[in-house]
Amino acid sequence: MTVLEIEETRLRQERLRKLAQLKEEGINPYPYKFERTHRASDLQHLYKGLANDTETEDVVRVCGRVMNERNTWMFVDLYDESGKIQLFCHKQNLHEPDLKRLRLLDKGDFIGATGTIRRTRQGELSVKVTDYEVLCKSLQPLPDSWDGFTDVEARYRHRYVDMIMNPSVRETMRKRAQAVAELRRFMDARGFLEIETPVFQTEAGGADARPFATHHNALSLDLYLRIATELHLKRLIIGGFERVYEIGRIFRNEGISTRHNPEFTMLEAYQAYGDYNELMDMTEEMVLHLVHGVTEGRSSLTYQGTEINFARPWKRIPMAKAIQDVCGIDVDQIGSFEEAKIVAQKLGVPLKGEDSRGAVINAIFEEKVESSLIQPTFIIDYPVEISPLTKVHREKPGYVERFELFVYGRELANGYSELTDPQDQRARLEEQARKKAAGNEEAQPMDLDFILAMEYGMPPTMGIGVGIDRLMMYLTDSASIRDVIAFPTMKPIGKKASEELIDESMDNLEKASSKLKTEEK
RNA sequence: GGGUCAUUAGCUCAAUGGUAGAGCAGUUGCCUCUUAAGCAAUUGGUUGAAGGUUCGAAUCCUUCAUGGCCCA
Repeated sequence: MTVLEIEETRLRQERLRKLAQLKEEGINPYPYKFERTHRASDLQHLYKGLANDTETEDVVRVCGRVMNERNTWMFVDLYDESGKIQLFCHKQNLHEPDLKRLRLLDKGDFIGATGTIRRTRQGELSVKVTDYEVLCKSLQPLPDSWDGFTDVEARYRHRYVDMIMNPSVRETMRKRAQAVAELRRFMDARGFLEIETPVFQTEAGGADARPFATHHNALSLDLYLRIATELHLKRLIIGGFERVYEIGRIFRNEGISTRHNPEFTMLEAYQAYGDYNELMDMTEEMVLHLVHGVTEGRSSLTYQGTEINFARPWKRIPMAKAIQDVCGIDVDQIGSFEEAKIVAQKLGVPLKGEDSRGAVINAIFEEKVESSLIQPTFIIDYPVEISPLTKVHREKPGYVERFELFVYGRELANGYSELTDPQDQRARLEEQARKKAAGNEEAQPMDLDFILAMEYGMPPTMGIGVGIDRLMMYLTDSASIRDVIAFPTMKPIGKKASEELIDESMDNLEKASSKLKTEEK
């Protein structure tokens, strides 16, 4: 159903009728505030020891959303963020108009109630209501609470309903917020400074990905949304900060899957005077710290039924060795791009536009090895061709000092001994620009100001990017990245574009107002 | 991008070419009692959209839309 169709439903009309009735009785169904004395969980905790079928003189004021009602509003399940408290609305305790007015309430309404504390004969802690007020009249029926709200599409489209009906959704978002806060504390405690860098960029660099395009009207300027924060955070290192990071939204113009959302959150961190070996240590500490946070101090957690152990240290395997272990092939014997393609073909690895020897070797790795890396594993030392911002390996020619962290067969983080030689950097980006010109849409653009910045001098630096959404998937045992994003990207429904829907809505308004004018005459 | 499955009442689901149904929700009445849960009666549908086949389509065919899952 479109938004406009939903507005027409019978159940909504019924609620509108009740709303009008409330107004007629002089009640404001959308008042300004309510002074509460306790949250639901406060009361549950406070009166834990109160025996069944006993009551106190304590007067409390509670408020929240009505989620259920029994025996024609005699018993009401009221939920606030902390949990549930039952309201007991007995006719002996309510004034006649208030009693009657209970019938104007619906599940989903917000109400505030005043009364005394009683634990019922059946053992349910309740507020024996003497007085209540409507805090918000809800116009939409909530899904059936027994069968639940399970349609996946509807849940993502109307996430607010999902949150109302499925407490686990709120729990996941709460865990995410706490873990991100904890991550910031971790970084801050190590002397990192969080500095926000631009989302709008004239060239989107720092990663192999296609950007979103937008336009600045006043400047008459085409802009891209960032695909990484790397090039600006490095400028901060050049500028004299020794430890910087940013946890920010990244935009990549690619497909949607259980592991990809077009906008997602990434931590990037850069530390001067460190290399990728030190960075792996820090990464282990960081992730383990967050795992401890969600497991009450344990080092392992269960993800989708698989036990994953984050206890340090994690395996560190060179990419070439990882491929040799699985395929029995020594990629160091591959001398050229052409040879690499033949090896890939023999192994049955499908190629999709790989344009260098290193890219093909990486494709072999991704196809043959990646999915087997369930326990946290660093794959180290990547081909130079696919790592244009990384220092060449101090011992192994053709490789760079780079690692990727894999967990449950998926890439979780990417770390480097960052390239600091401006002439090498210029040559590498020129090579990228050639690939871009040859049609590789994910190749990185030349950023002359970045080269210029590097010519002023950049200390040895280690740098990492961590996919925060993917990390949260592990920490909350979520199967889809959409489960850890409050409002995941969705295609609009139906043939009608949103502009047409707005037009239609305006038409209806005009019809309604002209009808009103006619009636006035 | 490809494969595959799905889309029926507010929600969760039936109905295998022959009158579109159930439970819950809603409404009305009675009831002052409870933990899915009082009793009784009752309303509610352009079967995702558009075509086609057929005497007859929720059901078969085509196209489209949106989504799930798998693959890329």
